[in-house]
Amino acid sequence: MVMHESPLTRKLSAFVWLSDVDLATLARFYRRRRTFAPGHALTHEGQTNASAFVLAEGWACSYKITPDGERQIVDFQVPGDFLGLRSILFRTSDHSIEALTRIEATEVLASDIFDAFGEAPRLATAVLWAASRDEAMVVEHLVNLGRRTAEERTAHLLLELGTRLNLVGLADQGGFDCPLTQYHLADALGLSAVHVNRVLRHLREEKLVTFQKGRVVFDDLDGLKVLAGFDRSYLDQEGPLLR
Amino acid sequence: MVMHESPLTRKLSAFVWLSDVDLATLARFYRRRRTFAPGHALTHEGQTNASAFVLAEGWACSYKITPDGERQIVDFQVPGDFLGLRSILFRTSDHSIEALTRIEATEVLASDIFDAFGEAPRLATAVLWAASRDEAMVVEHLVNLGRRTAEERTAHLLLELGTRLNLVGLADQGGFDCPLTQYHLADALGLSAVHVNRVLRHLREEKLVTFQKGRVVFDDLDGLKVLAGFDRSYLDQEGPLLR
DNA sequence: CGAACCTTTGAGCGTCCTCAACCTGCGTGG
DNA sequence: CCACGCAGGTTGAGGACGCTCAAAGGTTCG
Repeated sequence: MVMHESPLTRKLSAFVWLSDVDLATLARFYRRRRTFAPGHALTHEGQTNASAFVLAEGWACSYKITPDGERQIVDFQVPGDFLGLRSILFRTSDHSIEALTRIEATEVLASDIFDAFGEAPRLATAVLWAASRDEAMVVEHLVNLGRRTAEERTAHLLLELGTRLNLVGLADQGGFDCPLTQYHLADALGLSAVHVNRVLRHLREEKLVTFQKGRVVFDDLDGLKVLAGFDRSYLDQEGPLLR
Repeated sequence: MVMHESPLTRKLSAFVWLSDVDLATLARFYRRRRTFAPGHALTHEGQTNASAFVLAEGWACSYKITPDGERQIVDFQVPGDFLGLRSILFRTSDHSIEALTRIEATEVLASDIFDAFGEAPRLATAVLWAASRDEAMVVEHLVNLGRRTAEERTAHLLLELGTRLNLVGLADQGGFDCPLTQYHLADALGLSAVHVNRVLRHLREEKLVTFQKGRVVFDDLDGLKVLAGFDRSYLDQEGPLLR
């Protein structure tokens, strides 16, 4: 049965094998495909009853602002990722989400999720798995900030993005197109933009990675992995869990 | 109906109002209450088919080790918290969990969770909510490491612990008993133990908090909150969501 | 009473920050 | 078509924050 596959279906069936009933339940959702311009705020901290999305095209990021106005980017989202899954269950969202490029996304209402749980319990497992994987990425970012130097951190982030994009066919061994600015990297890595610039220069001089003009090129992928201490296992989905 | 309430029941009904069917389903689990000694590793990175626990007594922590041997503590767990919920769905656990004190916990098998989803869909919502709240804490820790100074960070962690313990009746405005060493704080805060010591001294001299001999005393709770930029909303559960 | 663990303090240093300036490419409007 | 504004990138200089190394005091427990 190769009917039109939505991003949500693709996302969840990577985790759990879905029956026809599961698929039919899912098919009733994702009718709401929407487009947003770069810079558009899909969700902002404190917003009530935010809905979630599955990103089909483009890049987004989620972030929090501290009381003294500093921004910490929690994660970047690329096609296939959930946007705002975490706050779908909160009365008020604890973070903001912003489109970095023009994006296309299908909306998922909280009620869609609850209804699906009632009708197709496997979907509950799949959604919990998706949430767990998102959390695993945040945890790895925490390790990055807490226990790695600026260079290791930067290398690690670029490797993570490359790996994640590779899983959805948007990157290869050579590199990937990347719409991020050095300010974005700085806010994700807990560094200043000036220092990010110096780190990128050094990584380039060491012939490890080159990030210029919207493209990341892996000059020495293995060397970069060693430098970053990169272990991709936290990103792996390893095929469906439940048969 | 005041039957014997398990930690798991208490945990989940804080999130979602549970029917008798839900409660009965839950009651079939949590038969396995277990005790572990301080230092016992409940889960280690790479372990397969780890089970989860709900902590009833004592303190634990979850952490990851980088390839070059540095430890980053992701979160501390106090009574009422899940242990290892995230990796219950992964074939191999992405983090380690260790008892910091003697602990008591009830085991929750992955199959318990899946079965419960089938029989009582509300439980799926409750578990997803619990996972989301855990993630919200990790996210706040990320902000802490990325965008706060050593003093703000330390203050923020102590305030978070105080607030969480207060929710389960183990802390008041004055402070709480705390089994952590300065090494634990250092590994959670991305600092060296030496620097943690200096920061604690300074916070004590400024008459904001005192952390000595296993007890945290809030000398100036409001002042501390201002310093840390502490906003407890990411911790609030705001009562049951679904009726 | 020794050993292990934790805390405390000092000295010197390196990473990363802030401030500041200048450059580039690009879109807009006169 | 050029002038301008603006966002992003680049580089330098100086300084602060937090690190490492080192040593000594305190507690607890066998």
